[in-house]
Amino acid sequence: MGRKSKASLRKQEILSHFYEVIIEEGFEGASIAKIAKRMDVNPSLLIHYFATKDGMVLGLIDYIIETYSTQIFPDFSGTQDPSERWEDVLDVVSRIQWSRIIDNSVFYSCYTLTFRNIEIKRRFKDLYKGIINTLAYEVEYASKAGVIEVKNSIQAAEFMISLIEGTNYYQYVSPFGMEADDRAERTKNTIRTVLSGNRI
Amino acid sequence: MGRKSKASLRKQEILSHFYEVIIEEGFEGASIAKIAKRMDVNPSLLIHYFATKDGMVLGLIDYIIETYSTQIFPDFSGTQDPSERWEDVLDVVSRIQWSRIIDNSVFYSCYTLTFRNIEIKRRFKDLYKGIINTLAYEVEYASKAGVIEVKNSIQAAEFMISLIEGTNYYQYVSPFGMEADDRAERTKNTIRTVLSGNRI
Amino acid sequence: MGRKSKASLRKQEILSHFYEVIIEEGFEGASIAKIAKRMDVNPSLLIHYFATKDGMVLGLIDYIIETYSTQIFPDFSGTQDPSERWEDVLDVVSRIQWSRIIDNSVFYSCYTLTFRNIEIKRRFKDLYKGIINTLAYEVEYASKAGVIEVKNSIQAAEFMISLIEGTNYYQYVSPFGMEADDRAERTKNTIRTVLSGNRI
Amino acid sequence: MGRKSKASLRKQEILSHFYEVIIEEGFEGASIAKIAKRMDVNPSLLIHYFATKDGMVLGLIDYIIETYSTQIFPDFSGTQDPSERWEDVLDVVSRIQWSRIIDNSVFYSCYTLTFRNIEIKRRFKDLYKGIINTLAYEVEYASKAGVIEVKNSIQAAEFMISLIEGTNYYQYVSPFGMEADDRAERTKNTIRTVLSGNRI
DNA sequence: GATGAATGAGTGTTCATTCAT
DNA sequence: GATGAATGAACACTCATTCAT
Repeated sequence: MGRKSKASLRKQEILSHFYEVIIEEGFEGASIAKIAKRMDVNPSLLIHYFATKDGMVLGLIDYIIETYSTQIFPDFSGTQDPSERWEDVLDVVSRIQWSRIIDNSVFYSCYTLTFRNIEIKRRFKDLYKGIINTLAYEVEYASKAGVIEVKNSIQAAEFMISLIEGTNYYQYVSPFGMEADDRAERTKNTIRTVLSGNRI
Repeated sequence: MGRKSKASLRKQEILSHFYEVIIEEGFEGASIAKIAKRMDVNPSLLIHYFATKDGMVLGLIDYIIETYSTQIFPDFSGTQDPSERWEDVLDVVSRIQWSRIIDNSVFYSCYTLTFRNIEIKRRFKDLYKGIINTLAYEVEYASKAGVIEVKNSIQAAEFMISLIEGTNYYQYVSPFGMEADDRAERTKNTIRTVLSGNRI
Repeated sequence: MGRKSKASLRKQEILSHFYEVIIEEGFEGASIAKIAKRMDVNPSLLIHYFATKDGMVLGLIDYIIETYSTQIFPDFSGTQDPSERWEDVLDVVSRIQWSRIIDNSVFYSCYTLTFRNIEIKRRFKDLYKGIINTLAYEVEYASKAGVIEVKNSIQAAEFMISLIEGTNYYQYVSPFGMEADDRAERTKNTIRTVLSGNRI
Repeated sequence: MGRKSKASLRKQEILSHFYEVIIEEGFEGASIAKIAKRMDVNPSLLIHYFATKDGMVLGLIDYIIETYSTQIFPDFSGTQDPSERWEDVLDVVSRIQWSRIIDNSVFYSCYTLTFRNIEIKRRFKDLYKGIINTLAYEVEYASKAGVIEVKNSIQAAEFMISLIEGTNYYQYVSPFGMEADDRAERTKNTIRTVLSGNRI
């Protein structure tokens, strides 16, 4: 009895349109009306699924974080040789900035919400917890095999994340135009330096 | 020179109230009406001085960047001993995150505008150009005195900025609570490591 | 007779929830969605049973008037002594205000609809026709027995209703706080005075 | 400096249009948009003057109560002869119902708000306090001159108000059509009866 | 220099209702 | 009998802005 629920599909559809509108019009420019128009649907339908706009924003954050955390890292366990595997990690990590699955303007807009919404902050923390854990695991793996020399894998992971996010942040406002590949190479070298000689 | 015009003072007053409202209500929440209310002044007065809200935003960016760039670095030239002087630089730099003169939520909101407004992007680039130059100068100074070993001072400065901005970014979403002093110490050590042995 | 249909039960259930919502949120605040939420049921179900909201309102009026007219008077015929019986009538009548079975805010909201909906007005007239008849009958009964002296029983009944409804109306906006019992006693005395000496 | 304030005129204008719309469309039907349309003015202008709709409603209540309380009674002090003066009072009082300056549907709608808004309730109480005082004064005046015989003038005034309001209430739902003059005559007689022989 | 009147587009949200399932 | 999808009009209210004074 009742009609077949297409809630989760519709929600997903709404969220991805929300995401697109943010890219085109900015976060504050993304109104329910505009999203609905783009979907060729009545605005109240969005309310029907998310009750409030805040709910929609939270849904978007979840969507983004889900996407981000599932796609950021490939499966490194396929590579057996520890040295090769560590190089894979470095490659992926140093290229996060321009392979970012989520549009940077959207991502930073969401990050900004962190300061005013503890629920969103919590979700971001969860995201980075996962990232740190994955990274720390790979550090330990490489360290045990003697590829790198690291005392504290968590601390090493935090250093990596900070450097990468900082590089990403900086590249958009850097006065020096630069090839993405070159910047990635630099980042890799810096990481290699720091994670050698048991410095961390 | 000469004394500031009344108009310029009024503008300054408006901008600082704008700034406060952003802190309390977020960037999107900072409407002309709210700022005017807080100033106990008529909304049209703000328009009178800035013509449009976009103009006001641009004014705010200038205000923020001006504040930021003039207050971020003290005058290092007072310290003669190169080693001491470099330590001063490291101290200041590693503590940027929590000594940030501009509220972080406001700063990141402005940074986000960078993606949609090339004028704002240009100003951010100018800001970082100045920062990079100052830093590169200090790197060179310390390098010449043998305190550190660096080949490319610009590249070194960019590394420092990236790490610091990244650390600042990360600390708000880090799953691990941590003393600001400890984090600063870590950052300093990492910089020392990287800027030794002519690695950069 | 026979057992009530399920539909009729459901309707009753909806109406009583409607009634409750009006008490809590006011007449204008009582939307289909809120009623449905309170019933933990889908809004379209209410439409399914009443077709339109106007229909629901009409149903509520019927429900209220039905309740009101069946419960307002007990069966006076049990008391044989005319003097006692008249006292019973006076007791009941003078206490209508605070024994009102229907919440006063709801009742007055419905009364107000009278001005804009002739169908609702008709039902109110029917309600008062019944009340007047009952009262006139009792007046006549008491009058014949010499307990009171009245020429026109209908007119007497109308006077009673007017005084009682007016007292009820007034008590909510009276600047003088007053015991309900005292007000009832006053009302009774006034009625006794007026319905003596063949004045009406 | 600044523009000439026409706030009080505009507010009055808005209120009287509000009043008209209520008469035509009912209280719940009187939306800001409809009032604005009738005034041929932008809806936000109404908000400009009253900030919220609640504020507008409160303004309307004040307007109605002000109108009501200043126009309900003429100046009786012109008539010297106590007997004539008392007759004047009775005439006015018994005709309140159909000389009501304020439309009854609007008045009852406002009365209904009394149950959900204590501020409005307070204003109604103030209104009736004034009415009671005026009436009690006249009762005392007539009583001292021997025109009527009354012990408690306040109680007498409350009786009069209750009867009149009740008669007004009842006439709209009475099953018996009746000439307004006849009903007024009845009311007068009833009051005369009750306020004689020191019964109250 | 500053105010207040006024606008018009836009906000998120609620409303009663329809219809397919 | 009941649900959930979907609509479209309406709601109160906020927005940046213009203009007369």
